[in-house]
Amino acid sequence: MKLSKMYAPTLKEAPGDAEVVSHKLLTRAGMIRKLTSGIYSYLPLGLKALNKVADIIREEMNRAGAQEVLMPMVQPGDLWRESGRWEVYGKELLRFEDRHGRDYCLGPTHEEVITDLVRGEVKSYRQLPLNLYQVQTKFRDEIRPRFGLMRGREFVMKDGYSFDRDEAGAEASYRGMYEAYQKAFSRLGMRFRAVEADSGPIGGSYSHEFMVLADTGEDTIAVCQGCEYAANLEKAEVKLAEAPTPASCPALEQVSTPGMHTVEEVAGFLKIAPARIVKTLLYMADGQPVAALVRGDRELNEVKFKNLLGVIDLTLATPEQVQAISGAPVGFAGPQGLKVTKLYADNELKLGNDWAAGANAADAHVLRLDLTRDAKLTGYAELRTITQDDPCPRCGGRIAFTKGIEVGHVFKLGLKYSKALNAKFLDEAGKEQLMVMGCYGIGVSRIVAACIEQNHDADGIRFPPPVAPFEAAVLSLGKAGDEVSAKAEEIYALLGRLGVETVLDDRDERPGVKFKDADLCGWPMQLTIGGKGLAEGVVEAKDRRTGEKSKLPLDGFAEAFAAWRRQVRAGWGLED
RNA sequence: CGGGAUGUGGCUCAGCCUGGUAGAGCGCUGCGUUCGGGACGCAGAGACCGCUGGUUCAAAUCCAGUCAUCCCGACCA
Repeated sequence: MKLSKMYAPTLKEAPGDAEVVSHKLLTRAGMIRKLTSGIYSYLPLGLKALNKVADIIREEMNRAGAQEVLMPMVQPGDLWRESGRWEVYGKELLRFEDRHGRDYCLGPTHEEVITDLVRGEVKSYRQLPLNLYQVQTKFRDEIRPRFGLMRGREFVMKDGYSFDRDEAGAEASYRGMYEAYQKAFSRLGMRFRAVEADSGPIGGSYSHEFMVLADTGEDTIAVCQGCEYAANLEKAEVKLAEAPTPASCPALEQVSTPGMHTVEEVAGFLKIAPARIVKTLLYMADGQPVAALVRGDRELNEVKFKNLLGVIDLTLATPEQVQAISGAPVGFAGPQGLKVTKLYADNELKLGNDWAAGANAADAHVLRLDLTRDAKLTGYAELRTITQDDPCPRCGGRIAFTKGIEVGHVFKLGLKYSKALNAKFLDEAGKEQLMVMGCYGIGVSRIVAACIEQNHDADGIRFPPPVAPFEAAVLSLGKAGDEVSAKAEEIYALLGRLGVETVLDDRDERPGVKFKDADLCGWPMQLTIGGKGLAEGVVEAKDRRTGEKSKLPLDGFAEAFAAWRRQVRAGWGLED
């Protein structure tokens, strides 16, 4: 492709509303333009990068035995009512009516549609297993879209679904997808990590997220330094320390703590460690008041709590609700005599006694709290979030936190949708069985952004060769019609014959502009054709990743280029 | 939904406080000189100053409303 004919308007300055580096660079490089909040157009170069990512994913999906389909973006509300998600999904589901007043929504995901598609046709165990996927535009009306392509409302996703006759089959499908994902992300040249993740109250036994490691990631992952364990913070298990059962303590004692709301304030006022305080968190779980207790220096893990309760909606109680539940303003709740339907304490609280806590009265706390004696616990459970001081739950080694961008998620759905939508088949015995489902997503457009978050410098993008819109760029420093530009055309044509996707910068621009744009757009291999080099009988080659420059002889150029290309790709950890 | 900020040629922004001819840089067009890391000169084109209403002799500027965009939060008692 010749740059002179390409619609790829580059910008010297990033638009004022772009914050993150991938958004700025994609815009500056003329790859995307924002239409409105969280919604972007892809220009030729951006679309090319997007398609490269999608094609690699397709190849790995097909190789793993999945088949590509394409489902509608507009979905009928009735189907969502059937699965029960019309009521549950919330405002992220963009709903509207057609001219007849019938309900529709823009698909944020396709479990309903795929299950509907399969249930009508698959009636026998002979037709299973089945694995279908699509690459399609999703719409989720995000509460706050941000970070350009990283969290858009409209985005391109690869979503796949497997149908198996039993749990063992589902397990095999899951593993197949897990491996396909590993391959795809490796081939894309990204640094990533598969981590254990929360599958939600509805999911099956477990799930994994694929995280691209980058400081700008929205997720935090806990990674063991000693073993293979890695998990999303919201999922990471906490290893309980060994300790003798604590002795009981003297009776409760109320103390005045005027205006002391937070753990820090109370700890400071009473001159005790925050770890000696029991923090009482009041929530509304599907409309019912519940409470969770964690140590004052710990964080409640809402995801764990929600899963434990098995509810759909869990929100922190409002000040009014806090007053009603505890009989005191916010900041003075304690576990004694709360008006809640469930009262859970974090496992760690088993290890101590003689706690301080709110007194359920304004401006007062209690001392000498014994949870077994003074509170009616529903039970103990793991409720807190892991910290970097906790040991690895597997091997006891050191845990470190890293930031990651979630680009893929595989999880077992089990029977949830097959049950709700009645997707059944007959087994060998002629007995009706529910299909066991799995679901597998990859954020295709997010990968493009994540890739840039991970690979950039002050000059612009450093695309891994498999993601780059063009693997190589030929920068012609000549003028139209002269010897230099003729040579550039020649090299460009040669690279085409070698099967290297190449862009030729034949624009009537000064060299500086071409160098700057080449770096900005992130062409992994840059070949400069200029008078200087030609006089020496060489083409100057630059590896965008390292910035390293080398000279490839015009004599035997094809071989020299091939060797250099292998070297560049090896630097990215890529084979072939 | 709460808090904060911003809307002025295609882009980045100044002007607004203190009302009176709409500015700069980049980009764009033409001509000339340049030509290996975002060149220079000259001449140009391009603006319902987000929208609606109000105050005023007069509004980009003051007031009210509204829309849009961005940031923080929407959880730790």
